[in-house]
Amino acid sequence: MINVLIADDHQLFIDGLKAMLLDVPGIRVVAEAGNGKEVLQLCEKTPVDLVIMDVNMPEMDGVEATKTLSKKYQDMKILGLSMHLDRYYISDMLKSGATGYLLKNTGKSDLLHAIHTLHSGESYVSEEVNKLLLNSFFKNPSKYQVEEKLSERESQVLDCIANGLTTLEVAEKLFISKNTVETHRKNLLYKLKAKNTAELVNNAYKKGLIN
Amino acid sequence: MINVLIADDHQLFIDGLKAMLLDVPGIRVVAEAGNGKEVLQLCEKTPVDLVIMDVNMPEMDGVEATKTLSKKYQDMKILGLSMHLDRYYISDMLKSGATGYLLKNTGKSDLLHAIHTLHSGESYVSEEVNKLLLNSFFKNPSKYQVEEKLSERESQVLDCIANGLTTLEVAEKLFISKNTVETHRKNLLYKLKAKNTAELVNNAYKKGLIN
DNA sequence: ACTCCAATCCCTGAAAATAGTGATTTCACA
DNA sequence: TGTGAAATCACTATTTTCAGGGATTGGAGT
Repeated sequence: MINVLIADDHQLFIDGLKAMLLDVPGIRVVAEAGNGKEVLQLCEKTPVDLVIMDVNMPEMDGVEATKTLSKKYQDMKILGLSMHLDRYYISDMLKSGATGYLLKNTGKSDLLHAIHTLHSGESYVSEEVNKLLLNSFFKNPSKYQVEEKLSERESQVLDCIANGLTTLEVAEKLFISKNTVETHRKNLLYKLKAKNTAELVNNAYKKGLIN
Repeated sequence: MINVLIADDHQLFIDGLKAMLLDVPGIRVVAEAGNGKEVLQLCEKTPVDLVIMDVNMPEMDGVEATKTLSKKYQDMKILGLSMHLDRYYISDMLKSGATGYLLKNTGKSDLLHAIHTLHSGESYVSEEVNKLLLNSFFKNPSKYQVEEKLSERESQVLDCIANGLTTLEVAEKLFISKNTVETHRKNLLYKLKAKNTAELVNNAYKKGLIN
């Protein structure tokens, strides 16, 4: 029997998965969480074999939760889940300890296959994800681990910018110099491969760095 | 027996709902669609009583599909569904002919309640949605119907801007004057209540006007 | 101990965006 | 057939962004 925890910020999605897994022999949904913090709390109380972990969640996202979980519970399997095909999140989840990754546009059979494969100790990613990983690996074996990950400060600045603050306003809000904000801004443009603020926010959304 | 069609661009979500509704007496899922066009096609072949319609879909979104459906099939009930609480989409769906609206963070019981209420001929929106509608109605009874809907041209400009094009580049791409693009830009800022480009793109995402 | 990197700060000039006005044409629809 | 909204174009002045160089500090990891 595989004890499963489902973590997603949309209750209806959880309820759907629960119903779907209810009549699958060998799988039992033992808990559900709406964010990363809840996942950690629930895992302390309940024995969980596998977590179906949405990447984008409020409070604490899937990547953070995965990092903590995989350190604490060596045997626990984590299956990453997201809406869009995004190298950044995918590789981040896998590096954090997830051994599987699916997109939400895959179907039931794929999910079941993933669950069983993960439980047997192997890893599993859906076809598109696999293709993406292979591509980026072969094209760019060195830069593969670098990625365009943002620092804490950069994330804060990005958030301010997306909310309409100008460079000066960001500087005031974060108690730093205007010049510093400009540097962060430049680095953000570089890391997210954007020409200007509009594309920056756009790309940030596509990569799930906002919301 | 209520014949239900589920429209959502995430197969896993559809599969979840299907499983959830499978053991509910009186409800039968007869079809599923990944975008608005598929909904229209399927409705021609299969008799459908109620559509669970995600607002954000590729090809043709939920609003467009709802408009067509509600004209063509007077008796068909449409239940709008989205992730975020957004007045623009909600009122748009309801004006287009949907008689119900739920957020994806509501649970199974709410969904069932909505389906049955809609089928009985009444309308149903979840509590948060109701609150939002009441608020905007009382605060702004006149502007209620106006809303910040974008024109075709404005959407094009918005799209260009989000993709990093400058005003001049947009002008060249759309074969119009720089000044015109500036006007559209100003109107976009006004309609989306944004102070600058960054907030514009941000708000556009929140409202689902992009992607 | 050394190195890398995040975070901080600085300067300049050109390019772009924004605010505040104004106007004309076209086209649907009431 | 008139009205209103969308789409088009125009000008000015100020603010903001962007690209291009720099530099220093402190901390984490090897």
